[in-house]
Amino acid sequence: MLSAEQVVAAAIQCADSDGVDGCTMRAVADRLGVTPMALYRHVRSKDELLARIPDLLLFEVMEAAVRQRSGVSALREIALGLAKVLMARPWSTRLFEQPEPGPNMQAAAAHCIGLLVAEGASADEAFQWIRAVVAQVIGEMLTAHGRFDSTGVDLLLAAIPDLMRSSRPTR
Amino acid sequence: MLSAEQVVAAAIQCADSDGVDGCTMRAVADRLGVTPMALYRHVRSKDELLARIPDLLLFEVMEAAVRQRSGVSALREIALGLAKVLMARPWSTRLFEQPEPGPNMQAAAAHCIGLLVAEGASADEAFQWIRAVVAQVIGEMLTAHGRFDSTGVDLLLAAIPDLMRSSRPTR
DNA sequence: ACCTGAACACCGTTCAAGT
DNA sequence: ACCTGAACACCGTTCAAGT
Repeated sequence: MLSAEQVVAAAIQCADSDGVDGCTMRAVADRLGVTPMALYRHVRSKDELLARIPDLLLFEVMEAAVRQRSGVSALREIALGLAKVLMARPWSTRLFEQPEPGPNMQAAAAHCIGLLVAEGASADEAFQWIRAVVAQVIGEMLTAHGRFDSTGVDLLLAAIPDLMRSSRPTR
Repeated sequence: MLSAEQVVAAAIQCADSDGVDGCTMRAVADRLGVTPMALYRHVRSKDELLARIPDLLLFEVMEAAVRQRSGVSALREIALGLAKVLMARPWSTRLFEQPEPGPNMQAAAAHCIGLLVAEGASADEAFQWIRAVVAQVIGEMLTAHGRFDSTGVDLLLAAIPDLMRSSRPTR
């Protein structure tokens, strides 16, 4: 008896051993000892299956992020954790293009935004900063083919405290 | 009588009208009034065909970049030009993951690095900054699904002049 | 409800053959 | 040299059928 999460986990294993192109419905089914058609009971299409992978990979990143007590440190944890995930599985980078927004992504973002807002940022600003940092990491990994140069992330993280100060000039 | 560039251009047209998934060897061949096999005379594989698309799309960006006379303005031109290209053809963003480094990309980068070095940066620094800015734009487009928020690019471009000053403290 | 088997309409690519 | 036609080994997915 299969669950959707088992199917996604099997897809991750397939991609780990044969690349994302080797992650076919038939290969995933084989790994589960099941017929390809059985997958369609738990997943609408191959595209949906692939889109569900990112959130599953972010479980530990989310755990680390919600443990932080300041906005910038949560942001840093998200950036470095995501970079670590993408370095461990470079094939997954492209799947973050159209991820199914899942519980892990949402929890990490919500916690980080909450902290930044408590520190004086607007919700819009906080959202933009997360987006910018995540975009930097993904873009960096995508263009660097698996290596990670933290130049861009460092610049962004260094700039944000200043922006925060200037967005609440008096107190 | 076909040329490789014609094949790449036809592939761009296919992707424009049917998305990158509709850009099959058969569809490209049809558009050129030719058999799928004819394409293999000019292109080693479908992957190579797709990898050649980015450089062709960057022709005008390269023209604008080499016209600049300061490193940061060349960098800005690359960032905004690339963003424009990716907004016009969102399907192409993912192809920048493994681009075939072509003449346009190389000319734009070389000009920009030359300017930054003449202004006092090291070649390594200049290279890292270009990479960071390009990564930001691509990551932003990839995660924003076609819209472009310049927050990250603005932060990076604002930070670079300061870095440049500090890397040559005396004169 | 959950899974299977057979089949359909596609792919990218090879290989021998044409001119 | 350049292109074609037929064929191969795959795909994702549908549909009817089993339990």
